[in-house]
Amino acid sequence: MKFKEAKNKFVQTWGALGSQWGINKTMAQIHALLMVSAEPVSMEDVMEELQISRGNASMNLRALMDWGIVYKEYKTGERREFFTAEKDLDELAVKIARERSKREIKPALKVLKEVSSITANQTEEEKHFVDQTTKLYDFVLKADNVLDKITEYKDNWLTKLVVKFMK
Amino acid sequence: MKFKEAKNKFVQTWGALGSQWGINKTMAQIHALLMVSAEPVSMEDVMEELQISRGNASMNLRALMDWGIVYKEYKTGERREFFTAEKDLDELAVKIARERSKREIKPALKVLKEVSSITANQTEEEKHFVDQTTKLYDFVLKADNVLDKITEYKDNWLTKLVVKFMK
DNA sequence: ATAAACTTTCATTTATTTTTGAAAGTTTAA
DNA sequence: TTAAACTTTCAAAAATAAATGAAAGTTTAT
Repeated sequence: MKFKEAKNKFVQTWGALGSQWGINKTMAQIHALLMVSAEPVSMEDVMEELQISRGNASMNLRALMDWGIVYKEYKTGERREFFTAEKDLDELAVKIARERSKREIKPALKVLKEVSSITANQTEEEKHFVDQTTKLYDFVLKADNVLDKITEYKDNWLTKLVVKFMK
Repeated sequence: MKFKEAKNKFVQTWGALGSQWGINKTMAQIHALLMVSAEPVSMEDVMEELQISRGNASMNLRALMDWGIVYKEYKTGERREFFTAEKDLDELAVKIARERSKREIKPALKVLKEVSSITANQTEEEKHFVDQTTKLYDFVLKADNVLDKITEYKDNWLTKLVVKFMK
């Protein structure tokens, strides 16, 4: 396989993966492109390589920066902006985990707490509802706490997890 | 909050969450509904409660069964089919993790292996590509293995993880 | 101040995903 | 068998999400 072909395949695959994870295809593709680029990339280059419009590039780069996994860079003497992706994978995973916890898990926990707190009257139906949502709340809370703890390690958290867990 | 309201809120929230995870809204809503139902639920009831068409209900129930997190049940003397969700949360999480590993991680690993195996010629660009995709392959492989190990525990894997990790 | 170089915004268009509903298929009982 | 009770399928319609591109906005150099 030639380099260009490999690069394209990687970008496409990463993009397809993104859309199964609630991230839009272009956003994931841009991220893939930046991750395998040795040098910072301009918006013009992103548009060119992925064949997308200026607006699309701009909006998705912004979204990636909001996630904290893509950075703007300025080159001295250059007017335009360049972009690089977080390339450290431990760091990348930690940022994604934290962001998703904040955006999705925390709000879900709030709702679970609310709905599991209704006073169940005598019906089996209501008792089961309260029981099940309470279990769900406990489970998700525990999982979120584990995630917190794991990501606190930052460097090499995955390796540390392997070591701890395989014992 | 009244029971009906709480139930509805739960179903809606779970549905919204689903769509951020690449699962369609209705599928997640059906799952939510079944999870908090004490008794097996007929397709008619699913249609009625979620206000969806017969075709939609049928297709999404099928998809949930393909994931192995919803089961068909037959009541003696009843012609129609009833459905229940996996209610054990450890088991549910394990099934989801395994299915996603199979559907998403494994194929991605295959591609990563492929693209990281090109012979990089002298350019910095190509060397960086091979280096980065190799790191990615190693990382994802390690993560997938940890997931495997964790889900082997099945019962109480989360609790066991907490215990192991907090030490 | 002015203009060139560049980025962002957002109404509109385009593409993708989901839903519908009626026809076809299946199972069971008589 | 036949027909009633139920489920599945799938082409078409509807809903949703993403992309475009031109105008508006911003920054920098002169």
